Amino acid sequence: MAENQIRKTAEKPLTSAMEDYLEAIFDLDQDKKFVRVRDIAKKMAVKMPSVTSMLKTLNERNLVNYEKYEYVELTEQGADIGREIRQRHEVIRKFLTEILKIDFKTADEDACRMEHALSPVTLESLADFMEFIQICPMGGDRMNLFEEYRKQQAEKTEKNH
Amino acid sequence: MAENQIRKTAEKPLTSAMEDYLEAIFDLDQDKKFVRVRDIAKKMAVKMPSVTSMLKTLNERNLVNYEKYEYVELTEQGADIGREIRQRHEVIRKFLTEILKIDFKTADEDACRMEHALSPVTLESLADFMEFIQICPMGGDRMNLFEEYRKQQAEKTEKNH
DNA sequence: AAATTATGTTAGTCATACCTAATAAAGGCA
DNA sequence: TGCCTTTATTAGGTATGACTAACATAATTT
Repeated sequence: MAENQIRKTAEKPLTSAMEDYLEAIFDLDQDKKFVRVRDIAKKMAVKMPSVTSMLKTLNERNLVNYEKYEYVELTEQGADIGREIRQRHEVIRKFLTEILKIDFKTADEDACRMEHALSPVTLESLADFMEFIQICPMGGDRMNLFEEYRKQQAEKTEKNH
Repeated sequence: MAENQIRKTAEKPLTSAMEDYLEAIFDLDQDKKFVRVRDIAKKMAVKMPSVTSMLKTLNERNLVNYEKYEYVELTEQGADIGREIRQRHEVIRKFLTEILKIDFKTADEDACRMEHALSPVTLESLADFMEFIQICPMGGDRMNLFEEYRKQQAEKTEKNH
């Protein structure tokens, strides 16, 4: 069962932009029945021609099935990548909100950039860390201490203003 | 004392590439007496013409003092930014090596990408977190537990291969 | 000082990824 | 059915940041 032959064929690596599009399409695919250019454009905060253009690229790379004026579908390979990026995003955001206490919006935006920056080993370690924390939590006390510490820091920063 | 007027003048934001160059120049400036195109090129793993071209851009933005065939100098503003990026880099790398137990080389590479991805609040929180850990360490036991957990995970991953 | 080597610059390309304006196709409604 | 709106595509342009090849200057050596 050679099931991890999936992403091997010595392809050029994906750009961050390509990964972002695949993630967006993967997300939309779960919410809505059909994925269209309009929706992708909205989600990515770009104009439609940018989407069309990227879809051509992704189509050539067999990551989406795309034909003019038709709904967009991820190929199996494309879905695998979209899902992976999605998971990265979630692990990172969880870390940012739960450990570093960053507000959701900022955490989400940061995660969106960080998901392309972490090497696989780092991502894996972060995922383990988050799992570990869940199983064996830092304990209420401990995190409260960190929160207090943060507040003190914030006050100091105020003064330096 | 209006000392934080420094970066305000409604400038276009810097690109990641610009930040990287400023950081590299800042570093070189500390090691060596003079910073030259050659050194920057080596450090950034690009060819010299790319450096020349970027120096022109940075010069126009008053981040370096640059004249043809002469040594490169950071302006005060440029040095501030270079230093800041450097500090970001170090905080992130420290987190990656000390908390997530990533090897130095990988951590350094990841930090290099992450330093552009974290919002100021996130960076600050991460810095606080690292300081906090130092003052009030997770305790030998705790980190050992995480390390063991990691090993177990690694074994699981092996099997899935 | 002249020749050689090392360093730096210019000119011209390429790839990525965005944009606007103009055009085309699809879908809904009178 | 034909018009009108929405959605999508094409054409063509911009900015960034890399590259190679060719040329220019600076520095070192003989």
